[in-house]
Amino acid sequence: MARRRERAPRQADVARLAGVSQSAVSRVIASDAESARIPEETRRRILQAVKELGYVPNPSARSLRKKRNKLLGVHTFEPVFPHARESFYFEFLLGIEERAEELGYDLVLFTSTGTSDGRRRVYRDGVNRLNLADGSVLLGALTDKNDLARLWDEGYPFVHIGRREVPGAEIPCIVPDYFGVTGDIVEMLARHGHRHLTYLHGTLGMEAYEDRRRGYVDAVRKLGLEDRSSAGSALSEDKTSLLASWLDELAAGPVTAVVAESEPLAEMLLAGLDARELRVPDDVSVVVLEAVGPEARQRWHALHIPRKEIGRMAIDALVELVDDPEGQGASVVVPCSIVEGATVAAARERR
Amino acid sequence: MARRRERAPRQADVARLAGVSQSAVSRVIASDAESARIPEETRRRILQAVKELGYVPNPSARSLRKKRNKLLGVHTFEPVFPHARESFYFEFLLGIEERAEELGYDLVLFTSTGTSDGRRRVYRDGVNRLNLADGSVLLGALTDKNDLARLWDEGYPFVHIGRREVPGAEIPCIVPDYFGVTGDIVEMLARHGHRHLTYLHGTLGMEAYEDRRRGYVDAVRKLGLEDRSSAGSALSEDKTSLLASWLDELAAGPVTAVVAESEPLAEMLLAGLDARELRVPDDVSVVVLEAVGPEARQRWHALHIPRKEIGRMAIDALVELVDDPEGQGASVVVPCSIVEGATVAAARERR
DNA sequence: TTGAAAGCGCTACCAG
DNA sequence: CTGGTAGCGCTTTCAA
Repeated sequence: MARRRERAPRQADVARLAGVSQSAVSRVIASDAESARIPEETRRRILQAVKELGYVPNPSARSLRKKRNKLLGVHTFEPVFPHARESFYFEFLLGIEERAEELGYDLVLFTSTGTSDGRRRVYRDGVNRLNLADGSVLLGALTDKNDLARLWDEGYPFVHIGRREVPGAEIPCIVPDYFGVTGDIVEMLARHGHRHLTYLHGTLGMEAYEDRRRGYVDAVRKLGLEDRSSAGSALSEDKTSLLASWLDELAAGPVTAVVAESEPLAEMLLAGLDARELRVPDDVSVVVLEAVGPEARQRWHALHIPRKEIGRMAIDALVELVDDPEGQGASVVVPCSIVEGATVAAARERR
Repeated sequence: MARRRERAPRQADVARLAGVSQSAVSRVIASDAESARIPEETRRRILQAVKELGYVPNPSARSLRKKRNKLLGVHTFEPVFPHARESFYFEFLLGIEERAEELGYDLVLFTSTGTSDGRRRVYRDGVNRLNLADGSVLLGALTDKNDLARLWDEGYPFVHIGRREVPGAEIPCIVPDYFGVTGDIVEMLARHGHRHLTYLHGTLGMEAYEDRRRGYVDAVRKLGLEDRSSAGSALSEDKTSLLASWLDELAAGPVTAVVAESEPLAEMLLAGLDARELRVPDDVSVVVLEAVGPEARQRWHALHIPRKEIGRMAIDALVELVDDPEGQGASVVVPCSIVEGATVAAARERR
């Protein structure tokens, strides 16, 4: 029976066995193929010794020297790792993993950074674990902007999925073209004859919400439509339903199409309309901006974010950043599309 | 606007700024809390400098010294990473990730090792990437036993999910108690009055299959039942259906219950029985040993593997191995259960 | 209590 | 073409 080795062999051991210097070993091991001008004979002797000893390079030592790991990090600001298959983020990860594999990188899931408060910080006891990887992809709704600023300040290569503005820093982001596609949605609605629209939102604040809102407002104006959105939120206090007043106004008014920020909101809308004997899409058309589950695909007219593709692009952008010492790392905007569901129909006069 | 730093600060920089020696810095930074006997004053000065410079320790250097990374690897022998949500392996990963996070470890997904032939090897050009992590969890049906042997031989800490026998090595495995639960299944069938059973399998060979098969055979014998399994495979040449001869024999014979190795096999069985006007479970009861999707839960009587729990246990076992220098790392057997579906009923005489 | 110094295993530079 | 050598940034004796 084989005996387990007590200590991993080092280049020095190989060198001794092969009767060459350690640096010769290094050159044979590390240099790309034939580029190292080493006589075939020496080369063979070294390789032979390597095999005999079962030598494998020590990655830590290597990266200490070369400052490269072939390791890319993934950090989510919420504790939603593979966890939630239904998660908004899952598909991004698929793309990330796929592309990383294609490019020969391994992935580090930074999961250790979880804190008790349900958020994840990059810095823990002042230690930035991310440094372990050559660069990282960050994502999550609860992005900590201080972390982002600090990371950027350190010159650590990273990209963020989703737009994040941090004063004094230029965060390279991979961002869905919310502005554009929301405009497309409004236009599509206009083509269906809708002239009076309203925008149903939860809490505004994040950049993504802003982009969508701007796209909506902009298109409505450009197309000469009428926006009947109310100023405040339509959500009830407990956030489980929509305000009766809001729904009543919708039921009474001229609005024939609603652009809903999220699926839950749209769901509440449906319930509210139902109670008022209004049907979707016959009486009111609905488009959802953030639908997640696969079963949502058939149901709602919705904004489709090419998540997997975005994950892939994040890796591409990151690798570029990692490879290019001086690169600035511009943000990239990714086009989105509209998926057809069963919630948009031609506008019809209501009484 | 903040300027990005060109070079990350090192302990030497901190030391200079604080007016102390580098080793003092190291002691303050690395030593667990108060254990380093350092005057409060000095300590504060150092911490102050750390903050000012935004110093963060370099993980590679650290692990080169300490030979510890707080990094655990995951290596799948097939290219099925988060990829397949429906994958048999997905749930294991959930548990692995969860437990690793709890223990403060980060995870490395070894995705870079993919080869063109669709298999993943641990060693690529003789380099063992796994060394990057303190230890690794391996899984996958296509386990390469040479890799396993070599890894074990090197003394690299790892555990394998699923039993794997390698001559000359004692691979620490986390294994579902297939033997036991298959016995339970047979017993359950017996309680329902079934006396004549058959075992429907694909290609035998892997350890898991053996265990299940043994559990079945053993229980059948113990309970005095009759096993009508045929010697060869019941699969047709193209593997998309069952052999007509096999099905005819089943339809004719006294067998009232089938233990099917996998869901696809059970599916084919259903089709074949249907064509012969036999109903499940009225005429024939069916239990599936390897059902994956969540929708399978309601449908089949099946063997349930607590995958997530196994993932967690794998991490526990691995960490133990990593922590204990001399540990042997025994295998652990995890109990499985039977989930009730709609495919088992009391045995009924057929004509 | 603190600092000097010796490496961890590797790569890369510079002589020969 | 090859070997010696100087570190990468950190931890850890060992003396002072």
